[in-house]
Amino acid sequence: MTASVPAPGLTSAEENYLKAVFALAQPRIGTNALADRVQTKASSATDMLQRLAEKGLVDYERYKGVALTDAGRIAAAAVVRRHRLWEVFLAETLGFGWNEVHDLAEELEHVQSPELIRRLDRFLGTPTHDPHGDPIPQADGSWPAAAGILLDQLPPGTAFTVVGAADHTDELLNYLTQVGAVPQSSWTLVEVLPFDGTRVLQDDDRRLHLSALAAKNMWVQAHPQGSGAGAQAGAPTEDAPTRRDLQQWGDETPFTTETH
Amino acid sequence: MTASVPAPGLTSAEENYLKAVFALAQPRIGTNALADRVQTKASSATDMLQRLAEKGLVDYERYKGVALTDAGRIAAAAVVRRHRLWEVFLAETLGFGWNEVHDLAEELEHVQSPELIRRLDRFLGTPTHDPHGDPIPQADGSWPAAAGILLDQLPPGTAFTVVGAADHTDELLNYLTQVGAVPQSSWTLVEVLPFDGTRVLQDDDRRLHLSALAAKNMWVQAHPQGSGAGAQAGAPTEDAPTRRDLQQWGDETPFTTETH
DNA sequence: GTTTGTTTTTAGATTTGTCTAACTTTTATT
DNA sequence: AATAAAAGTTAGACAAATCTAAAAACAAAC
Repeated sequence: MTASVPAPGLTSAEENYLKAVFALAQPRIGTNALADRVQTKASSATDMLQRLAEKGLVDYERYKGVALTDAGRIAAAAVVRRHRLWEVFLAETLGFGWNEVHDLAEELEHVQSPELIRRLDRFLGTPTHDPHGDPIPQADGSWPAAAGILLDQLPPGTAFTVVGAADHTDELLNYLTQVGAVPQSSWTLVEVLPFDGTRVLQDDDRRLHLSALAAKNMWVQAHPQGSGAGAQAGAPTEDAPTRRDLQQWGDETPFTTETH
Repeated sequence: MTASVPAPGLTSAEENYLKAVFALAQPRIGTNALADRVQTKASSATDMLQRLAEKGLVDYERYKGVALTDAGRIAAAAVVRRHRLWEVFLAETLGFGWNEVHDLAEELEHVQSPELIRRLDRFLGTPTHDPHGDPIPQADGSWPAAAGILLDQLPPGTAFTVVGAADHTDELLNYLTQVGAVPQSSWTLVEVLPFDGTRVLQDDDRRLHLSALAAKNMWVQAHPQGSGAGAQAGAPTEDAPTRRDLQQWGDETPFTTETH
């Protein structure tokens, strides 16, 4: 029987390990993979896992890897919630780019105060997804569905809004930022080149070629108007759905495993 | 010759000690007083002082107490700046009371990112004082003058706005919050009772008695209109000066030494 | 089913920040 | 000035989190 205590005082390090286990365990994760994720050595991970096991947050067995307990899953989700709310704050309130928010949120997430998070959430309008399109665990413990579909799966001729990226590496985010394919920006998928699957996008005044790999890692939200008829150079889409209004695509899209 | 390096990586503990020395040293402070302030024991303070001395941030001499070096003063001011900006954020943006912001800011202030502070400052409108009326060191290193004068020194019949408190204890802040004498609230000083110096304040619809001691610890900003003629139950002072607009009282007011 | 190789764990050391207990220096008192 | 009290320092220990190096367990190949 696992103690269902919500784990009162977790250190920053403990929270980081917990988050990493949460992100990678499906259902179990090895010591080395975990150590890699939190940027330490396997020996350090072993130590920490034993401590987390004593606190009832992970189910750890020597040489067999670890999984989260129910209590651990709850604690980890709380950390992810704090992290992603701060990311929204940094991007929307302070104007940081989606490629800049992660590291800062990594520090802010460890500030301990449920009331602070409650108020931050309310101030931000109870967002459901962070700037990368990842779902934000809600105060009641529920998880919003995916923010959209992958550009990959969008039929040509469709207008859409960028709502996130499935890959969080600097390489992709910096690239997309540079070419202007950032969250909230609207485009039309003009065509998919048969040769290598390159996506040709059209903005008001710009045309953009994206590789199939990039397209496979971009969360987009198709615009509601009737399927076909791709408007080549449409007017500014003032009435485009904002990132936070829409989240009804869940089923056919893979659930994000990245847990920054 | 002191190394003028801006001290790259300071730990949270180091920053806290530095802030404490900054707050209390005039010009020197003893080990015990410092230990009290940072909630540790004298032996811990001694250890830390020796480390800060090695980094060139304090001028420490065995058995003689410590003072800040120039480099230490700069580093401490940066911490105070971060702390007070976060306090403004917590109060103005998230709606926390002035009696709740200190402890949270204490955690947030250690997040390391000059860019974050730059953007936060801009978002808040480059405030000059925190919710307690304490001056916020500016990006250029300058210190705004005091936010107002002490209620103590206000002539009877004057209308004013509360802009802070010189004493930051929970006892005073909670009391003032309970009776509604909070930052931004406007009152008229009706009279000073000759017996014990009690201040009688008048709001739109409330009359309030404050002790001489409380009055001595409240920063207020007199309203501009001609000196005498105290309006007993004036209309809501929509055009009252906001806390952040005014800071031209400097000379005759004691400089705040509290450095939360 | 040994042997090789990878993964994981243990053992021992290090750093930061703290503590208690004992000792030293300074200050104040008579 | 001698002595008592206060203030400050050192020594030794501890907890958290990490590391390196060496040993143990597991997996897989021949």
